[in-house]
Amino acid sequence: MTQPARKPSRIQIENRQRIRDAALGLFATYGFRGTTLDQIAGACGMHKPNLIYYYDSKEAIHIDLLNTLMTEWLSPLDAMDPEGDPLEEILEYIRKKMEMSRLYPRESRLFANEIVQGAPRMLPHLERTLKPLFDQQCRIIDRWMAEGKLANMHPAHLIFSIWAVTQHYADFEAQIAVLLPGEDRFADGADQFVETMFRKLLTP
Amino acid sequence: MTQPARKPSRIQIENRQRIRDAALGLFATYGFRGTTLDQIAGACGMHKPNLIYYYDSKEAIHIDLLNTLMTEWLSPLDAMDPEGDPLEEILEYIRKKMEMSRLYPRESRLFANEIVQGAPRMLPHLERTLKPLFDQQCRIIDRWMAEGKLANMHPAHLIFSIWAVTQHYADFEAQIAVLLPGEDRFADGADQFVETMFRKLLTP
DNA sequence: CACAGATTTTACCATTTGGTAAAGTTACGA
DNA sequence: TCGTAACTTTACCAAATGGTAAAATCTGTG
Repeated sequence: MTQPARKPSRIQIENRQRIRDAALGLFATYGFRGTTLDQIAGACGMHKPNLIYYYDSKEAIHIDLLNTLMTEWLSPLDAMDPEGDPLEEILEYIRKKMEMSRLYPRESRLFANEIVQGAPRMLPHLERTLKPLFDQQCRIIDRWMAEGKLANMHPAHLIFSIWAVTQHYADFEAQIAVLLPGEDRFADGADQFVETMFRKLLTP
Repeated sequence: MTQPARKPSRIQIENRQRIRDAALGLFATYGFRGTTLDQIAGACGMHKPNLIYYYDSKEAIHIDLLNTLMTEWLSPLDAMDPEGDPLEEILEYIRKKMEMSRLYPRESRLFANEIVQGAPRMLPHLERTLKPLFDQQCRIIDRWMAEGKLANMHPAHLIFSIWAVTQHYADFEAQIAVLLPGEDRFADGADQFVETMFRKLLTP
């Protein structure tokens, strides 16, 4: 796809990483069309043609970021253990999602941008990778509910609500900063609120 | 700001509306920078200079949309009655928010785009208009909780969770369409799930 | 060290884009 | 119905943008 395709050199590995890091923040904030190659180049201290040396095009950078994101983003969902304690498994998943919003808000916003815009580059990925995993987790949750270990509800909407609430802290950070000024949005009350909320919801 | 400033003619009112309607869908999907004047012109069957005849610039269209949005968006929050039944007041607010996600997904995504990108054009608006209203509603909810009429929790995070869950159905529609294909996301289970969720959460 | 390949820089280029100038057309009140 | 102001269209333009060509420089290995 990009360049020689042989074993990447040390410099290649470093510079591709620098490019991705700079592009992540910019794409997350300004979107794909709203970000220019010059901006990315400036943010990582390179010249524009140098970016094209490492990535065939602006779109190639974006796609690389989305691909990386997709696997990282899904891993906590994958980690839910059907044999574990239902309530704890789901709460642990929620904690991981909150941690991701805290540690990786750029990734969250990159994803949000892509989905809000109709997922033009990610739809196939969502269908091939996310959908099967999602269905599988829904079945697990359904079984837990049938066994009376969780309150009864539509598992898909439960997952949506978890995503919505946890990602909101990263995606709408600008709004939250205005409404809860000064406070640390996470250390303060968010984690505790979210945990309490879903514990109460899920307890039969 | 824009044009003669006298009483707008019939044609002005109609054409400005056509422009706003076209621009709303495009800005919501592609973001401000990702939308071109030619696209807007094409979408409303006008020529590019004609847009500039009605709006001084692309940014003026965007700002007009955000201003309109801001007041419409906040009105349901404003409608919460301190003297009403607490649980019913909040649930009614949630129902209105769900209805807005169903009827006005473009507006929801326009707002989401703006906030995800750090609210560059809306920050003052958020501080002057949203913040006071938000604080006021938080105090009302706080009082309800102190009176034992609602379960105790952080009112700000409660409101965030309401926004997150309800707007998610509009903002992440592309993802939901993949995960719940065929079904009508709203008529089906969403409204009922959300209502049940918050009823359980809020009941003392 | 030498040198071949990898990397970086400078100078460009074609297209797109927001916006303007000005001529042409239409609507509407006197 | 006539004239003027409102509106629309055509032809442009300068800047920004994604990307290329090729010269210059650096790096690692024999």
